[in-house]
This record gives sequence, structure tokens and C-alpha cells, in this order.
Amino acid sequence: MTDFKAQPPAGMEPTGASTQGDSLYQLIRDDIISGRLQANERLIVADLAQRHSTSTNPVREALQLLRGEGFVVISPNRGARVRPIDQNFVRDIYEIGVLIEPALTRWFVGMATPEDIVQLEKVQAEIEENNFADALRHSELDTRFHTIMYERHYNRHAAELWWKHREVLRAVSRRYNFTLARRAQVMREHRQLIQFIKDGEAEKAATLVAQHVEGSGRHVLEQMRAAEAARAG
Amino acid sequence: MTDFKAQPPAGMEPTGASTQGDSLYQLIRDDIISGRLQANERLIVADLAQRHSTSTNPVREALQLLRGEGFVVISPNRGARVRPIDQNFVRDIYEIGVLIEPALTRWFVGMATPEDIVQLEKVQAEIEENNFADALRHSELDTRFHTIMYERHYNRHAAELWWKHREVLRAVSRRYNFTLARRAQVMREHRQLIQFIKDGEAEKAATLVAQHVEGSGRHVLEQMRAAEAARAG
DNA sequence: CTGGATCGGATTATACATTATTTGACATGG
DNA sequence: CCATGTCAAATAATGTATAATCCGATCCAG
Repeated sequence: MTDFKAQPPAGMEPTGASTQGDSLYQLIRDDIISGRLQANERLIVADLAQRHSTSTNPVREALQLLRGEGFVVISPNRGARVRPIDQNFVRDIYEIGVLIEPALTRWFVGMATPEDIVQLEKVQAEIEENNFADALRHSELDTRFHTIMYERHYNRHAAELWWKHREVLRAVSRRYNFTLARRAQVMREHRQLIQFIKDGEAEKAATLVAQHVEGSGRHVLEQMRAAEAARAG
Repeated sequence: MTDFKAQPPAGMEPTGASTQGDSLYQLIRDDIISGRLQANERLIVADLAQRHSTSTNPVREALQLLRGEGFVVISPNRGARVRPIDQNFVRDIYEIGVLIEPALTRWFVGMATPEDIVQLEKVQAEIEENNFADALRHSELDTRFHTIMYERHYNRHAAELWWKHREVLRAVSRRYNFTLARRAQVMREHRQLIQFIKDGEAEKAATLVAQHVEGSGRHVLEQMRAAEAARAG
């Protein structure tokens, strides 16, 4: 049984935080993602420090990190607030993905070894086997699939950017389900992608990935819209 | 006399820092850019606090900010170091620019008003008038030129990313001169770009911008290589 | 509506405790 | 003698605690 916790691409943890700052970052981020913290809610340093029984310094550090990832907005002298993860936010990130991922893919096609293909096929087999039964697991596997392609890219900046965005998107989409249509499409595109990589069809692979990411974004945005409509109606 | 200090696109200061943290950020960043701080030099919190006569807290904050912009590398329990702004670093950033800027441009072409065109032409006129005589001024004007195109883009993430990268690149290229060939090319491309925008030729404008950014990156990298060779030889 | 008074909380300043890393003296095995 | 390993002191990072200031928002009297 393979574990299916998504790992950040080798040698690129989001670090820059100290031990405690880092775990605080995790905790607060989870609170934001899970919705325990409302959108736009104020994040009061003293409160957070007390709630997690630390002093204020680590809290500030964690907030800075969260700001960097886009989960929190800080305005000088007015403190931090939970960033509302709204449709615009998600759209922005997907759009950047549509621009960057094809480039990462194009490079990967030129560099892929037979072992890489085996890896991809193995993960894809797991995805098919799981067949969306366990949503969380699907998310992790899907992330692993793309990580295999991107993690060795020479452009560390681009790969890092991708990973950061990926984490946000994973957090968001965790709240929704895949429609049947989307499930079929994901499978189709992954299989097709593997084929293109095998054939060394860099351009086709890149185009496909652009579609894949865009489709994924469109799907999540639909879900968000639907959920919002439900809430309003 | 227009001032030619490059302004961040409206409503998007990179900050999130407090007054003092912010000015420290500026100061340290300048020290890094100007070379007063060596590559990989350790940034000791207590020292910096003393040098700038503040306490350690704002210094920590400033370092976090600098880390976010890529000027500083922080490793847990080992503190902060000046990030060597090497060729890979610069290449990575330009490559991302080549992916993102064309998309921003494409949108701008569809949205540009006559006033925008006037603005662009005015800045371009200033650029031509200055004709690279004052390098710093050229840099600011060139930045302003592109800011006009990007600052109103609906994708705030993308625009912000562009701006952050722009600041780094401006810092780096400040150290070098434009070759004659590059000067001519920049002028040509700007003029051509304005024309495409006037004609509503979004695709052509996008392609041209990709070239423009790539050319700019290539040029800076050449300079860096040359400088390094000179240092070694 | 306008100019303070007030309040919450961010920001800054200190001082100190704790912990991890680095350094250099010294010892040991080859 | 040199390479390697060990250990303790020195160095800084990190975390805690507390107080002083400063800023922005709100309330209130005029």
C-alpha cells in the first residue's frame, strides 16, 4: 500500500519559517481551508498566539508566510485578514497554470526517461483503480502525476510557483465533487497525455495540458458558482 | 518635468509590512542590489538591527519580505543569506515573463482606450528623447511603458507576479549597459508594439512581446556572462 | 457635520530563556 | 604527520514576556 500524501517536489519545501512558525502556518492554513475561519475574518495576533499557546513572534512569521501564499491579506497597521478564496482568486491561479504548465510539460517530454513513463503509468493505474471513490486520494494521486512531470524542471521558480498554486487549488477543490463528465475527461486526458509523452509529441502534450488545466479550472469554477447559487437561493 | 520613479501598478504595493519593516526592506534590498552585500553573505538579525538602529522584530519582518521577493534565502535555525542573483535566477524569471506577459498584452489590446495609446506614445517619446543617455531613467520609463499595459488587468495575481519579477530584473540590469544593437531593437519593438495595439492586432502584439521579453532576457544574460568572464579572466 | 477623546490592537522596543549550529581545541587511530 | 572524531564554548536563531507607542476606527459633544 503506497501512501498517498502529496509530497512537494524534491528540495523545495515552502520553508523559510522556523519550526514553530511552520507548524503554525500549517494550522492556520488548515483553519482557513476548512472554513473554520470565515472569509475576511480578522486574524488577531494576540488571539492566535494564545489559541496556539505560543508567543506573538511565531504568529507574525506564520502570517507573513500565509500572505506569501495568498491565504491572508495584511494591511499595515490594520493587521491580517483571511483572504476570501473566491472565484476570481481561483480563476487567476488557473489562468497562470494554463500559461506555465504547458511550458513545463514541453520540457518534460524532451527529458522523460522510460522510468518516468513507468512511474506515470503506475500512478495513472492507481488513479483508475481508485476511480474517484476516495476524493482525497484522487487529489493526491493527481498531484503526484503532475509532480512527476514538473519536479525536475530546471526552472525552479516556475516549478515552485506551480507547486504553490497547486496547494491552493487542492485546498479549494477539496470542497467539491467531480461531475461524471469531468471524471471521464480527466481519465481520457491523462491517458492521452501519457501517449503523447511516449511518442515524444511535445507540442501536442503541451496543448493537451493547457486544455487539461483549463478544463480543471472551469470545472472548479462551475462548482463554486453552483455552491454560491445554492447558498443564495 | 515628470518624475521618473517607477511606481507599482495601482493598488498593489508589494508590502504587507509595517512602516519600519518596509523601510528596512528597502534599505536591505538596496544593499543587496548595489552589491554592498556580497552574494551568500550572512544576514545577522542583531547586526542589521543595530546598523539601522531598530529592534530585531522589524528586521525579521523585513527579511521575510525579502525572502518572498527572492532576494534572501532563509533556512531554519541557520538564518538568512543574500541570495546570489546568478544567471539561473535571472533566466528563470525571464522565462516566466515570456509566458505571462504575452497573455497580459493580448488582453490589453482588447481593452486599450485612445487615452491608453496616448499614454504609451508619450512614454515612448520620452524614451526616445532620453535615448538611453540616462540608464536609470530609461529603466523607469520602460517599466512605466509596460505598466500602462498591465496594471489594469483583471488577473491581479498575474499582474503582481509580473511586477515582482520586474523589480528584480530592474535591479539586476541596472548593473549593465545596453549594447547599441539592443537599443535599436528596443526602440523598434516598442514602436511596432504601439502600432499593433492601435490596429487591434492582439496575437501579433502578444508574439512581439514574447520576443521583446526574450530578447531582453537574452541581452541581460549575455551581459552577466561577459561580466563573469571578465572577472574570471 | 466636525474636532477631539477613547479604545483596540498592531507595531516596536527590550530583555531574557532556550535551542541549534559553528568553531576550535584536543584526542585518537591510521 | 594527517585525517577524523569528540566535546565544550561561542554564536545566533528562535521563542517568551512585557511594556511603550502609534494608528485607525468609533463615539460623542458641540
